[in-house]
Amino acid sequence: MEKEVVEQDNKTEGKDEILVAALKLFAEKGYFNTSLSDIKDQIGAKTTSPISRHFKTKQAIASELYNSILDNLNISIDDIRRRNKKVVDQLREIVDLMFTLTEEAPEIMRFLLILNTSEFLPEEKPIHESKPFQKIQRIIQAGVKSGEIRASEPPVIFSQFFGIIFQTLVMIITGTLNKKSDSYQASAWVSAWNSIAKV
Amino acid sequence: MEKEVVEQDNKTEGKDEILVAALKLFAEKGYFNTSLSDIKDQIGAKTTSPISRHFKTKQAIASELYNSILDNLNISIDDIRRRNKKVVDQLREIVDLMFTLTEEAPEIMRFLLILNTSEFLPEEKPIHESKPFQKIQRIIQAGVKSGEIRASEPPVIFSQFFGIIFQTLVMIITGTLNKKSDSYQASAWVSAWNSIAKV
DNA sequence: GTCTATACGCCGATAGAC
DNA sequence: GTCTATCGGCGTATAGAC
Repeated sequence: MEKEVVEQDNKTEGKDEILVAALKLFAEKGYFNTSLSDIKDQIGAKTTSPISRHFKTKQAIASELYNSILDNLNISIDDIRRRNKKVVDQLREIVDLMFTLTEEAPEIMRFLLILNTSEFLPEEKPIHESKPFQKIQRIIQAGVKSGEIRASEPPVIFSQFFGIIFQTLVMIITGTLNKKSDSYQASAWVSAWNSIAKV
Repeated sequence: MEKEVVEQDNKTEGKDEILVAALKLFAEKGYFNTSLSDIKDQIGAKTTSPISRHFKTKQAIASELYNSILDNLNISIDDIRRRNKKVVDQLREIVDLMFTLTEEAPEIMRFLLILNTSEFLPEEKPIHESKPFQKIQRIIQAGVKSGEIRASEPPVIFSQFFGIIFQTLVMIITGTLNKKSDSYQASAWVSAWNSIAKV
């Protein structure tokens, strides 16, 4: 059946393996503190050639990573909107998704929330202008219109709601809040929602 | 009276001039995208020698900048605590200070809120463990004890209160919220305080 | 105390052999 | 498709002259 138990199950599959390794290192040490040589070590290669085969530049790795993360987020949000009618339920599921990601794939949330992506990806849209976050803005607009959320400029609503959520997640990621992330999700949600809900 | 009107009033004074120039560039482009040569250009020197005279390494510049900013913040917070008895007034003045800084010295707030300082200053304490922010935590504790703030873990309170404030400031700095920062201060304060105030 | 010149290392990137 | 070798470039840091 198996064709030799290789050292590890490191063989994700060429390109993906590189992306996973890079994500891990970028999240740990930052983009600029990570060299192609570090990535090469991480995937257990002897040289950086396998990397150069798939990516022209180091930036291209970060770029593909960034867009891939945002794409997945975008898909998830579409799914959430499809499955939930009320704005309150949509936002609750989005928050749930982010807490889940923070626990199960903290590198992704580190990349999004802690790294300053515009510093090494200057030509990419900043996170707040990306598709998934524009969709969130639209959800908020819908909530204002339907009366679920109190009237105010959507970016202001956004800053209040996601200010609480993101800051909570950042403090979980950095270890300032050191219990399991579930412990904080409920209170963060209540507080965030109450800060924008009508009456 | 004056001893020659020099090109500009660039002559802040050697070391300070370097720090001001570095702060500006770090805030604009990030630490890693700023070379000593950039700083040299900014202060109008021909070589990096004047810089090396005052600082052994580029990191030392960032470090002194970081500690100087936190020291000043720390002093301001001491002053605020001295002048205000009630916790609500102390927090309101701290928020006021941060909005004022965002308007009058956005580089400082960029440095604190947007740059990932631990990426280039790994041996410095992260911001949330710095003296001024520890003092803020103590203010929160006092508020919980006095009954002004609802009972909960201080870091949770912190994440909710400053989550809103910081996110608002970040969106002002990055231009997502594009009116004058005063326009947003009031609503951010109300929302942040309500999210933690008792009843 | 500022400029000249230089040294050093590291990293990113490429071309060519196996 | 991976390894060898190398190239150029940049950024930091230093030593020495004015």
